Amino acid sequence: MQMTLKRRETMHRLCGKGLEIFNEKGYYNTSLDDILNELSLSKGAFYHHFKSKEDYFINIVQNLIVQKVYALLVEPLNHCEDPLPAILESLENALEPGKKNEMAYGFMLNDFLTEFNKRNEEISNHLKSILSVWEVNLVSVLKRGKVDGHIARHVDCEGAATYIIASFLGMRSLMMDSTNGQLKYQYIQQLKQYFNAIAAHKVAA
Amino acid sequence: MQMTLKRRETMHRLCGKGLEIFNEKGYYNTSLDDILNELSLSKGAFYHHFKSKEDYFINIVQNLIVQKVYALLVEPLNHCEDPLPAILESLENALEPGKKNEMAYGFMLNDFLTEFNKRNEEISNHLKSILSVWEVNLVSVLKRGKVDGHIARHVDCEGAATYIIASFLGMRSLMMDSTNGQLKYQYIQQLKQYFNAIAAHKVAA
DNA sequence: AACGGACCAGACCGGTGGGTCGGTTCAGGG
DNA sequence: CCCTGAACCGACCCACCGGTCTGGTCCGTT
Repeated sequence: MQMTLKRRETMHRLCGKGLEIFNEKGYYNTSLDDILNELSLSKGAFYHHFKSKEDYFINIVQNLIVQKVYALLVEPLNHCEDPLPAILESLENALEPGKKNEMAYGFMLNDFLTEFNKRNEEISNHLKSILSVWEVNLVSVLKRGKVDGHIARHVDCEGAATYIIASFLGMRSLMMDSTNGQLKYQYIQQLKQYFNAIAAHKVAA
Repeated sequence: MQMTLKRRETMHRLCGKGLEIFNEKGYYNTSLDDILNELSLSKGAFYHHFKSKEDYFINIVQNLIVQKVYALLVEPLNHCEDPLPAILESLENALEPGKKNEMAYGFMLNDFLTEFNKRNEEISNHLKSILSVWEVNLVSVLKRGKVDGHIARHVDCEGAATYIIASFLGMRSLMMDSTNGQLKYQYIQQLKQYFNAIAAHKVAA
C-alpha cells in the first residue's frame, strides 16, 4: 500500500507548489510547466494525478485554502468571550505578510475571487462558498455577542459581517505591492472605530 | 483636416467598446477580435491606431476611467459643507449597478487592480495612481471637515480615507454576480455606523 | 524470472490570440 | 486626373499552453 503513499506525496507537493505560484502570479498567468519545472515533474506525472488544470485547482482550494481560511478566520472566533476583539485579532493576523516561506493565506481570497469571476463559474462558486462559511460564522459570533451584552442591540449582524468582510477583502487591493505596514495599522485603527460604534456601551451605572 | 476627425472617431469607438467588454470579461480574457468583431473593424485598423493591446488599454484608462472616477468619486466632494454625507452619497452612487447601457464605472477599479497586479506593472501603476488621486482628495475633504467641526478632532484622516477605499473596493468582490441590492444597503448602513463614530458629536450644550 | 500496474518522461497536437505585412480604398491637393 | 498618404482589410506568422499519447522505469506480487 505504498503506492498510495507515493501518490499522495506527489499530489501534496503539486498542490503546495501550485498554491504558492498561483498566489504569486495568478491562475491564468501560470502555466502547468511553470509549476512542473520547479518540481522537476512532467506533464505525464501531472495528468496521472489530476484530470485537468481546473480539477487541480479545485483540489487546492478545497484542501489548502479552505483549511487556512478556517484556521485563520473562523476557528479563532469560537473560543472567546467578547467577539469584537477576537475578530480584530484574527483580521490583523490574516493580514500579516507571509513570514519567510509561508504565505499570507488570508490575502489570496480577493485575488482569486476576482480572477475567476465571470471566467470560471465552478471555481468561482467554490471560492464564494468559502466566503459564505466565514460570513455565516461571523454572523453567528456577532449574534452571540449581542446576547452576551458585548454588542449593541440595534446592530444588524448580517450587515456588520458583510461590512467586515468587504473591508478585509478591499485591503488586499491596497496592500498588493508595498509591504506597507502602515496600511494595515490604519485599517486596524479604523476598524476599532467602527467596532466602537457597534459595541454595547457599558452604561456606567 | 477631416482625417484627424475620422481617426479620433474610430479611436473613440474602439476605446468605448473596449472598456465595455474588458469590464465584462476582463482584460486578458478578451481578445482583440472580440472587440473588433463587434465594431466590424479589422486587426489592421486597430494597429493603425494603437501600437499594442497594452497601449490601447492605457489609453482607455487615462481617457475614460480617470474621468468617470473623478466625476463619480472626486468631484462631488468638492462642493459640500458636511463631507460625511457627501462621501456616503458618492459611494452609494458609484455602487449603483449600471442602468441600461451604462456601466457601473466605480465597480471596475477593484477588478482591474487585481487583474493587473503582478502581471503588468505599468498598467497597474496607472490604476494605482487613480486610486491615489481619490485618496488624496478624500483626505483633504476629511481634513476640511475636521476644521469645520463636522469630524471629531481625534480622527486620523489618512487612515479613514484608506479604510473607506478598502471597504468600497471590497464590496466589488461581494457584489460580483447577484444584483443583490441587499448588499449595497447593508454596506451603506454600516458605513453610516462608522461615520457616526468619527463624526464630531454635536455636544448638546 | 516474469508479469502487471502505478508512476512518470517528454514529444506532440490543436486551439488561441497578439502582432505583422502586403495590398486595397478613398479623400484631397496639385 | 493622378498621386500621395491616411484609413483599413484580412491572411498569415508564431509563441504559448492545456491536454494527449506513446513508451519507459520502478516496485510488488506470484
